[in-house]
Amino acid sequence: MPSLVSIAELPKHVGEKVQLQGWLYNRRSSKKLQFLLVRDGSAMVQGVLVKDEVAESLWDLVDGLTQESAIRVEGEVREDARSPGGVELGVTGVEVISGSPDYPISLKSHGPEFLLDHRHLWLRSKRPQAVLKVRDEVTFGIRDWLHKEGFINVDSPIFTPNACEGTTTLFETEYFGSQAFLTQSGQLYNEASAMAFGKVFCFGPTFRAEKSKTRRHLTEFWMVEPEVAFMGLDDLMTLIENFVGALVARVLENCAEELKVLERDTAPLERAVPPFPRLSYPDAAEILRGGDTGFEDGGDFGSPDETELSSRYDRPLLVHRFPSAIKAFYMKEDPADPKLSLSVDLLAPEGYGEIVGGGQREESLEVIERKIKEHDLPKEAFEWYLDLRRYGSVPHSGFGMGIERAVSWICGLGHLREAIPFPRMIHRLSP
RNA sequence: UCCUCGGUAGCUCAAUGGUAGAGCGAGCGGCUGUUAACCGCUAGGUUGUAGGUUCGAGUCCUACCCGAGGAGCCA
Repeated sequence: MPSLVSIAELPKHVGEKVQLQGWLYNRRSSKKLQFLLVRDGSAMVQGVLVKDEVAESLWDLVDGLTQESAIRVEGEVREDARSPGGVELGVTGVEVISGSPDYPISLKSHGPEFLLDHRHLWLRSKRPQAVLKVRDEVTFGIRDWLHKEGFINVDSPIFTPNACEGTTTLFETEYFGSQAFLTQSGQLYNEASAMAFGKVFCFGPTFRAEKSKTRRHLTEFWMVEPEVAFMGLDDLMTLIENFVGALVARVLENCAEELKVLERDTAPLERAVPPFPRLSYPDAAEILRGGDTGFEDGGDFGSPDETELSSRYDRPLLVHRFPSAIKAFYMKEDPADPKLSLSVDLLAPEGYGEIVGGGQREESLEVIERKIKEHDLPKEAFEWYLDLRRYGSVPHSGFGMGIERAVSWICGLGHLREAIPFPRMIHRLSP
C-alpha cells in the first residue's frame, strides 16, 4: 500500500504513488475528465481522473461525491503547471470514509450572519483558514519572541474576586455560593509575577461585558500581557515597538500565502519597522483640538480621534502620557506633571485603532493607597496587591495587546469576529 | 442605552402600489485540462410577526421581533 502523506508534503514525492486522506473541497467535471480538489488541513491539491484510464466504478464513485465528503485518495504525484500548487495527483483509487449530503456552505458568496451561524463548518473554507493560520503565527511568535527576550510565561487566573480596573463591566458568575467575576485583565496578578520572576507575561482569554456593537469589540478575546520589573516608560515603549515590529515581520516572512488569500496589501505592514513615532497626549490634543472628530480636551480618544492621529504617520503610533484622570488607579503619575500618567497606547495604522495599552505602574504604597481612595475602590480587596508595594517594591511597567485586534490589522480584516475561531459577541454565543 | 440601516427561494440579491424574478446551490442532461469551470432543462416562496390604509401591499402606515455598524466604553 502506498505511504500516507500530507498534502503539504506532496512536492517531495513527485513521481511516487501516495495515499492522502482529507475532504473534498470542490469537484469539476467534463465528459472525459474529473478534477477533485482535496484538502487535509495542511494544504490543498487537485486530483485528476481521465475516464479512459480509470475503472468505470471509480469514475462513477467520484462522479457522485459531494462537497466536504471525507475521502481517502490514492494516486501518483506529478508536476503540472496547470494545477493549483504546481503538483497534482493522478487518481487511481478513492475510498469514501463518510459522505456529506447538502453541505450548506457553497463556494459562492454568503452573508456574515449565515457564515457565523455555520462557523463550525466555515472554518473549513480558505479565508478563515488563512486568518487563523496568521493568528497561530502571531500567538506562537509572541511566545517565541518573549521567551528569547528572557520572559517567563506566568498566567493569571480567569476567576477573580474583584474588578481590576473598576469601571469596565464584568461578567459575574456564582462561585460556590459567593460572587466571582471573569477576568478583564491579568494585570494585577501579573505585577505579583513580575516581582517574582522579573520579566513575565500572561496570555489568556479575557472578558468584557460591555454592550458594544462594533467591528472592534468581542465579549471574549485573548490578550498577551508582558510585565517587567525595573522598567520605566521609555524602555516600555521600546519594548512595545520591538515586540510588534517582530511579530509583523514574522507574519510577512511565514504567511505570504495566507496574506495573498486575504488580498492584504502588505505595504503598510512592511513599513511597520521600529522605531515608531512617539506623540505625547498634550501634543496629540493640540492636533485634535478644533478638528471635527468630536475630541474633548482632557478626555480619552474616540475612534475618529485615533484614526485622525494615526493617519498622519506611515507606521504604528505610540501615544504616551494620557491624563491620570482617565486612566486606571495603578498607572504612575508623571513626576514632571502629576496630571499626566506614564501610560502609552499603540495605535495601528489604517484606522485599526488601539491594539496595545500599557504604562509604568505606581510603586509607592502611599500614592497607590491614595489613588484607591480617589477611585472609590474597596481597599480590603487590594490588600494582597498593596503587599507588592510593602515588600521590595520597584519601578515596573507592562502592557497588554489584544490578539484579535493585532491579527485583524495584520490581515486587513473588516471585523474582529473573523480573527478568533468562535467569536463571542453581544448577540452571539453560538456555535 | 442612543442613532442609522436592514429582514423576499437553502445562499447572494432584484422587483414605479398592478401576474414574485435572476444567479449560485440541489436534481437531470451536455462538454478532452477545469481553476468559485462553463452551457441547457427541472424543482424550489405564508416576502420577519401582528394589525391597518387601498379595488389591489414585497412596496405605504403603526406596533413588535430579529439582526447589522456607529456612538459611548475599551484591547
